Amino acid sequence: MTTETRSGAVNQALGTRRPTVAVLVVIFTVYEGALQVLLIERSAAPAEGQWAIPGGALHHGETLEQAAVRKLAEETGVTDVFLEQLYTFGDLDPDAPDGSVGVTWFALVDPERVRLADRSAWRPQWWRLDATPPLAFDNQRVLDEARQRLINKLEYTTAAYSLLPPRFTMRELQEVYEAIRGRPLDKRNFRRWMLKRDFITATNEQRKEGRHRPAGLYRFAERS
Amino acid sequence: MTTETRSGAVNQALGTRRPTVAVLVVIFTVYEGALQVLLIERSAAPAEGQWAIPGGALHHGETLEQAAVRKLAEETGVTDVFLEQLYTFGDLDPDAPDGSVGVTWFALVDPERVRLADRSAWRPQWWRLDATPPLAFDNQRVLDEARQRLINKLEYTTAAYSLLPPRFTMRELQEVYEAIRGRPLDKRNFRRWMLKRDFITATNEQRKEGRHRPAGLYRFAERS
DNA sequence: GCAAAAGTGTTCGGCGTACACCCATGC
DNA sequence: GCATGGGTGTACGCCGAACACTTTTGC
Repeated sequence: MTTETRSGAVNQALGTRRPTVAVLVVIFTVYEGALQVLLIERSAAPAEGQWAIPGGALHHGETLEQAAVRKLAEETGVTDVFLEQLYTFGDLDPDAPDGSVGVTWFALVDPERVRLADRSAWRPQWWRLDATPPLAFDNQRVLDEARQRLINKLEYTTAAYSLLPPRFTMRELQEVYEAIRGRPLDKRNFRRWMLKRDFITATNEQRKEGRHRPAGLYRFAERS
Repeated sequence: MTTETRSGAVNQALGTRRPTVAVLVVIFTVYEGALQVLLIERSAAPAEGQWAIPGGALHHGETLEQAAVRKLAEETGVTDVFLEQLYTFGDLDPDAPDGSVGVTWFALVDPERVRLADRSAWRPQWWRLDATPPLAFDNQRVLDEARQRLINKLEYTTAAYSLLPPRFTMRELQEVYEAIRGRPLDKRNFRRWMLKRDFITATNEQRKEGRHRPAGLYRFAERS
C-alpha cells in the first residue's frame, strides 16, 4: 500500500477509519430469453425480508478476488467463469458503525451449470433483471452499473462464453445478445458481426433437432 | 452493505478480516507535450526512497470519494476536476498485518492550475509517464491500468476538459490527445472528429500570438 | 512579400443497417 | 410436399484514414 501513514497506531492517532470490507457479486445469467440476476432474501436485520445482492465479509488471508470466487461458488456451485470487478462503494450500508466498503464484482454463468445453494434462510433465487423486487440498501444502483458494464463488455470481449455451453448454435448466441441488449437483432448482420470479431470459431459439428435443417455448432475462441 | 454477516462480533467469530482501507489517486497532466503523472518520494519505511502514487488512509466519517478529493487537493491544490474510480486492489501492500485494500482513483488536472505541495519529505514531483522511476509495491500495475482507462475515456467522454483551461485552441486540444495516445494525429481529421462528437463548442473569440493567423478559441460542452 | 501557423475538401475502403429468399431436414 | 428453422447477398450511408493547399497575420 502506498499510504503515507500506515501502521495501525498512527492511523488511530489521525482518526482514520477501519471499516468492514465486504465483497458483493452480481451474478447474471440468460435464461428463458431474459437476462436474470441472482438475489438473496435477507433473513435477518438489517433489511430483513428484502432482497439483496449476494455478498459477505472477507475471510482472513483471502484476496478480494478469492472472496468473490468463493461467494460465487457458494451460491451457484460454479467456478472458472467470467468474473470481473465492477466498482467499490463506500456507503452501501449507512448503519455500519465504522463504515463499510463494498467491493462489487459481476459474474456470468451458464444456467445449465448452476446448482443454487439450497438453504431455508438466505435463499437465492433468479429474478428477471427487468422485474426485480425492491432491494435492500442501495443495491439497485449496483445492478444498474452492472447491467451497463455487461452490455459494454459484450461489444468488445468474448465474455459471453460464460453464458453458454462449450458448443452452441448461432441462434443461441444471438438470443443471449438479444436478451442483454434488450432488443431483437438481424440474423444476417449478427452473424457477420460476430464472425468478423473472431470471438467464435465454427466447428464442423452440427446439431439436429426437429424437422428442419441442422444448425452448425460454434465454440468461443480464446478469451479476450 | 449487503453482507449476510455483519456485526463486528460475528465477523471476528468467522475469522473475517478488517483490513486498512486506503485511497490512492493517480494524478495525470499533459505538460510539455507529454503525459505526466504525479509521484511522491517515500521518506519512511516501507519502501523508503522509492516513488509511489499519492495516497492515504480514509479519515473518520469520510466517503471514498471525499478521501480522493481531499488527497488530490492536498497534493495539487486543485478541486472540481475529472476524478473517477479506477480499481480496487486487495494486495498492494503485502506487509500490512491485517491486509490492506487500496481503492485507486485517477484524476486529470490542468498544469496551469496546479500548485504542488511544498514539503521537504514526501515531496511530490511530476514524471513523464514514459520515464517513471522504479515504483514502490505494485504501483506500476496501477499506472498501467490508469493509462489504458485514460486513453479509453478520451474516446467517448469530455474528460479532457480537465486538462485544459476554459478556453483553448484546436491545436492545444490536439496536442493533449496526441500526448495521451502517444502518436501524431491529422489536423483535419482530428477537427472533424472532435466537432462531430459535440464535446466542444466554438466561441467567437480568437487568440493572436506571433506573426500568423489567429486561432479560434473553443470551450468544452457539458460534461459527459 | 515572406514566414508561420490556422484553416479547409476530397477520395476511398470498411462497416453498420436494412431487407427477402433459398436450403436441408423430418414427417 | 410441406412445415420448420438454418443459412446467405446486396445496396446504401456514414465514418475513419490518407493526403496538400489556401488564408490570415506580423514583421
